[in-house]
Amino acid sequence: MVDDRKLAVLRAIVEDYVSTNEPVGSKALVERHNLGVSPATIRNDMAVLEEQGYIAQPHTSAGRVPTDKGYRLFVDRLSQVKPLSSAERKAIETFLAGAVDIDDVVMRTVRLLAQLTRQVAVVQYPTLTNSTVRHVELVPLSERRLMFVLITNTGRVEQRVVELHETVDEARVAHLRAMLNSSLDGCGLTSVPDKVVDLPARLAAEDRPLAATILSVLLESLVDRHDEKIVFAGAANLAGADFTVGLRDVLEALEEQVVLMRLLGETSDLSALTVRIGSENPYTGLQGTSIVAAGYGSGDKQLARLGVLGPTRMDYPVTMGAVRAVARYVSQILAAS
Amino acid sequence: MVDDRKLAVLRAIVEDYVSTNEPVGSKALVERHNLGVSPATIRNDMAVLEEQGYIAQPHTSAGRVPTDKGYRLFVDRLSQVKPLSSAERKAIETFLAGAVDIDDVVMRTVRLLAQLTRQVAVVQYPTLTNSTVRHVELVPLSERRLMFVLITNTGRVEQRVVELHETVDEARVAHLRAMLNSSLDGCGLTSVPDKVVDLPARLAAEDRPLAATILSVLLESLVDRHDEKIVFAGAANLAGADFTVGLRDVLEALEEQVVLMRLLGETSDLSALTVRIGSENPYTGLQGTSIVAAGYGSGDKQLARLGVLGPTRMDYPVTMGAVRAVARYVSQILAAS
DNA sequence: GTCTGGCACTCAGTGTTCCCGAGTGCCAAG
DNA sequence: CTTGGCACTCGGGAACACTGAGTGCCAGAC
Repeated sequence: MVDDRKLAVLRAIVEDYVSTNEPVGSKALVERHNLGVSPATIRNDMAVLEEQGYIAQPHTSAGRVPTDKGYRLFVDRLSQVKPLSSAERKAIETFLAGAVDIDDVVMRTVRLLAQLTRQVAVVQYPTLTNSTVRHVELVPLSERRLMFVLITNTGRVEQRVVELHETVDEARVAHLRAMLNSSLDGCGLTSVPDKVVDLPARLAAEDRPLAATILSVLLESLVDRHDEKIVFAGAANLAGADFTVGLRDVLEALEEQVVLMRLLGETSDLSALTVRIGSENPYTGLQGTSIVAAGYGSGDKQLARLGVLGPTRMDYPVTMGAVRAVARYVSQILAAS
Repeated sequence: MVDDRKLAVLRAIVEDYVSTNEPVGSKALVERHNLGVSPATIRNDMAVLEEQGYIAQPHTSAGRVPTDKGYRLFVDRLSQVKPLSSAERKAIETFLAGAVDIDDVVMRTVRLLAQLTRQVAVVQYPTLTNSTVRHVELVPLSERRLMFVLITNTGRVEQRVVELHETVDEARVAHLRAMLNSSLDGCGLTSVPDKVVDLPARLAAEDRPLAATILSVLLESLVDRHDEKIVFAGAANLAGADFTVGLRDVLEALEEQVVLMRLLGETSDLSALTVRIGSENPYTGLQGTSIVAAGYGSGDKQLARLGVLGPTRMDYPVTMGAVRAVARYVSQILAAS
């Protein structure tokens, strides 16, 4: 039914279409790839492939174009992830190694990925969920205002200003700081609420309102940040590509954190590459675009995801190689810091 | 030479062209605005305006279009900044007031401005230059690694991981922290280098290498951040507008921090609106776009700038009104926090 | 049964021509 | 200085024909 040659034809169509951006006809196919058969034979194969929904023609008397289903088969069975050249690997490594803090890591990563793939790169900040508390700091700003800073083991810093209902002095702040740190140090962020719940009870009565105020801000900040931060770069790379769907929709989607979140999707397996092709992705308005994403993390825990977004007509092997490589290097960097 | 009617004609041309996006002819002008004269008279005026370089025709037998010089005259002498409606003001105020930290303020501001003007908004983070040190924190991460956190009075937090050549214990860190805070508290960031230069000398000999390492990172972080951070939003608004220059160039410029910096420009006067029209702006590749920018700051100090970027053919009075209003509200928010 | 060459057919894209109308510049009269 | 009249220009759309890449189908060869 779907014999080897037909698969070869599909592969050839995908490759040619990706590189030329024009519907590919039977004659051009036999010329560019040495398939050893005549155009007429190819035409028969194409007719079958079309009937099965792997390819389509924009109009009669035009060449064939892969459908989403065709790309899917290509990605799943006909292509191999293309590793980067050693020069590229080297470049990635040195570029990422220069990062000074977590913001810098994310910024560099997203730019790197955009440049490498010549597409739009999307990187999610390392989630707080799997992080642990490294340190809690309370800084008096004025008599009635404190800045509360939470530092995690992934190098992320959360800060909030706390408005107080009473005045505080340095001694009380120091006491509270010590209490907080001793109960929270090394504790996973998800278990922070449990840990602090009985904290006011362990304090002198006059300190309890103060502690309660601070804790409520602390808890609130943990909930707030559940909408993980996401950044993108390389929007300029969209300008060249012509989408079937409007460019505007794509740009709008990129500025919606929530949409980006869902696009990157989720996988339990850290090293797995997720590919969403055209209509497979959950967001209408992004038909005609594909997403290649991977998780990254330090050690065995997945911290977050990153990926690229581009036209369905993209070079999947190369893109997948780049995404996988960058994900790995970011994981390394984060594990080391 | 340039009498009142000619100016009225120029104003009418700008207004009509902005709203219709089509070259405006003499007949259409007298119909839409009641100028009290005939088309032929207008034609004469137009000929003069064209000769003086305020308007141009795309081709013979087409209507007139304002030139950059024409827009400039319009902005300088023919238009008044249009204040926002009170509903809009109210919306801005409540939206910005909900911000929880400095990142949030900037993020909300840029989105707000993009939505308000339906153009690309650009916001620079409050500069560190005019800030003062509120607190310095040293957090031991491991035996040989410290996290160094600098908190400014504008609510910004700089963080760096410091790799040490020796092991440290909490007591030494506490000592150093106290020293740093006592010498730097309240001190302007620009004068930090002067303040810390003699600090090692005031320490016990065995603490000097440690202090030197930390100080070098501190100083480095101050220099690094001289490239102020800039964010933008509303790129989707570019999709509709058709630029004379490629969309790609605009998007590329937006992703270049340095270019954005220069676009926002500088003014000593905090409340002044800067308008750069088309070819006036320093960056080739952004012909056909205009920038409306304003400074913002808390109190009398200018902290940074914000603005919008759009096609030269934009509604200047409205855009200027929105930029000015947002700048003022952000200033208020920052002054209060 | 599979492949191949041949052939008629389709149709997007391109180039040509033609025409229309908005808009202009100029001029002579008010 | 303003106005109506008039001839002129030229971009843009409609109509049209042509070309060529590509297809489907069929009969014959292997």
